[in-house]
Amino acid sequence: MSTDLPQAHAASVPDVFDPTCSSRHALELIAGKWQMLIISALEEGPMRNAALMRRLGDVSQKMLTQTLKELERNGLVMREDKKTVPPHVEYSLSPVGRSLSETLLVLDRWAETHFGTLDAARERYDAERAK
Amino acid sequence: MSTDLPQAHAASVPDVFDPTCSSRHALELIAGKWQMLIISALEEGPMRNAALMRRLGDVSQKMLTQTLKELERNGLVMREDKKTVPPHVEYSLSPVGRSLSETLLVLDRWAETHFGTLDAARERYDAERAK
DNA sequence: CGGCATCCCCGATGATACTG
DNA sequence: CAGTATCATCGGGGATGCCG
Repeated sequence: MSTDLPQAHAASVPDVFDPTCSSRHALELIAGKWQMLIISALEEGPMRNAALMRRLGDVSQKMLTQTLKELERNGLVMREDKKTVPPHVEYSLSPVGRSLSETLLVLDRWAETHFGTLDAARERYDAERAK
Repeated sequence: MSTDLPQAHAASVPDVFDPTCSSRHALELIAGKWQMLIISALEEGPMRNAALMRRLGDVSQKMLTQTLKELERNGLVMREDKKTVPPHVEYSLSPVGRSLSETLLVLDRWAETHFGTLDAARERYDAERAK
């Protein structure tokens, strides 16, 4: 489905390195501090606001709401308000969101696997500049 | 999946959801606006400062230098100063950096594949709130 | 050419308190 | 419980000029 949007006219091939390409925007959408974690968390199943806060550990209510709203806006996250009293809102991944979460889980595992190497490199780097 | 107990004494298992775990730090290192693009670009081979600027399209000299320095500090990027006149500095991926770039390329491809879906969802979302 | 220093703006992030 | 409002802060990021 080739949308004839007013992109660059030679943008027949999507390229994240093209600043005018929407794919760049898509990448920046998940490039924040909480986006990847939220999506990874929701991969475990639908979650409520409080559950997400607990899962992420140190996210503020404001940032959680704000990021969720932006993810919902771009169709990655679905929000279901059960309209009960007290409120009950459930967040879950959309199909597109799920297609993304698979890759992000790989990223998570990369971080959990290699963080030691990074820590060591950082210490070495800092030590060399301290003297 | 131990979702029933907190990871108090189970700190032996790296978890990006644990704010005190270094893996979280590793994830945040690449969560910026330029990190993923820079690493993806360097996956194509060693590059000089000017070449990177051209490849990324709209990064400022300041942010490029700053991000490269942080990536080098954490051992993802290697910097080779040929110490010639005029200067010639080449950046390349370290082995760990290369292990990361593989996943990031998948992410790039995801963005290039699904950005249309995101654009459509965003338009729909905004239209619904405009009226 | 690569990159550091400086000034400056603004958005991202966050702590706190309040509301339906 | 979920979300908003407010205020304060921090750092991203651009512009410019200087240096080895």
